[in-house]
Amino acid sequence: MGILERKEKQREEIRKMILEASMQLFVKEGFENVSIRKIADLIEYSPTTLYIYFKDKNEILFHLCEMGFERMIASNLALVQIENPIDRLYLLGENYINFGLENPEYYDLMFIQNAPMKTIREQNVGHWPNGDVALETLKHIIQECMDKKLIQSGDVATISMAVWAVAHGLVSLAIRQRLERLVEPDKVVQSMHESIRWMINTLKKA
Amino acid sequence: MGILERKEKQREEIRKMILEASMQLFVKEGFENVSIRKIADLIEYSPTTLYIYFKDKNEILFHLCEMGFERMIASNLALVQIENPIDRLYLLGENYINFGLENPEYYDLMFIQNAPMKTIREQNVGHWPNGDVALETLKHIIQECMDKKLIQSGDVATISMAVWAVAHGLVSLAIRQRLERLVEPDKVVQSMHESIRWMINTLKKA
DNA sequence: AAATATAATGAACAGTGTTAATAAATCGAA
DNA sequence: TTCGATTTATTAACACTGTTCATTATATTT
Repeated sequence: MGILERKEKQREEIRKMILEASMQLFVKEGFENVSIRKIADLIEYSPTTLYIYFKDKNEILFHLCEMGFERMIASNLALVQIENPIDRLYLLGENYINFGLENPEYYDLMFIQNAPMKTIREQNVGHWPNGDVALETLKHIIQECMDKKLIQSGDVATISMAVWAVAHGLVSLAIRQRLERLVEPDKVVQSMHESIRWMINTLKKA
Repeated sequence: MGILERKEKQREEIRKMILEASMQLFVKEGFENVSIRKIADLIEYSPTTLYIYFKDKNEILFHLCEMGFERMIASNLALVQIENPIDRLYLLGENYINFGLENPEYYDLMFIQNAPMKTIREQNVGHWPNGDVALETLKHIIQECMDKKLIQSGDVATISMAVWAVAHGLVSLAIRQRLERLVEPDKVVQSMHESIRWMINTLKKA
């Protein structure tokens, strides 16, 4: 059986090579410049070889997306040290906005592009490993706030959705240059943080 | 001088032809299927001719985008008949969500894609005709609510931004299939409307 | 060593936006 | 009206894109 194992390991290694090359292109040249041919060039394989290891480009993008979520989850490590769930919620929102503004290409892949979701629907049978983890984090904090009667009670999913919507709305409008038409460019970031804080504030009072 | 006028009219007519063909492709085959060559085929011109009438594809998409805003503005005609600005705000939010869900391709172009904004930055010297009209509508209603002390007072732009962010967050997550991971698919639309109503409610109380 | 399974590739398909060079049509002035 | 200049349209090409098929090379099993 050792031989099959080794083959599987080799296979996994080449998959990793492909993903690392994709990642390199992604961070250095941006989302638009990740192409099958450029990845192949970088690892010195022919473009067709990539199709032995991945079904299509969407699957590669899906994995880049998952790595984006890993980064985001890592940026939230400090959360566990905060005992008050409301304060945790504030920091989560702040981190979310900062992550989006600092990693617009990742954010794009994670929350805007269709490609990764196509792979989830076609292959992963509906499972979204890291994405679901991130959403669980939000729901869990909201639940804890509700349990401790720090915010109004209600359907956890619905309230999580509203909070997420504000954060995502702000970030996605910002990175697509839509917010500048409403607020002076140099005040956009500050206004975004105010908005999200205001949102959580009203959850408390209501 | 009449001769220059006629030429200008002819020029404008071909521009219209191009845009109408683009529109036809756009509504029938979707955003992804609007290509220079397909447009050219439809009007029976060569692809290069389009570059005499438009700088690039972005400029064509920009005009499709503007037409999307016209549709959206048209869907808000009923607003003027509502005297209470808060009720007008409720309807505006409802309309916004319905428009996004019913015209995801337009919505994409208007609020998600980069292409139209590139044209605005490169050519229109920062002016966004219909887009700005739509934003003014929102700001005007918020202002009126504040004047009549129906909602908390504050910076109009900032509060408008927050309201817009919720609405856009909901719609864009929905049309990119992200909301289904948080709320059961058949409850997504209802939850969206609840969220936006809730948002406006809190503006009242606060 | 021969047969089989796996891995890798070259060439090609069918498209994309865009540009430079060239041909056709139209217009203004001599 | 003819000549030269300008505008308009086209052909061909560049440099890409994702993806597939038939073929070759490599490695494993019988």
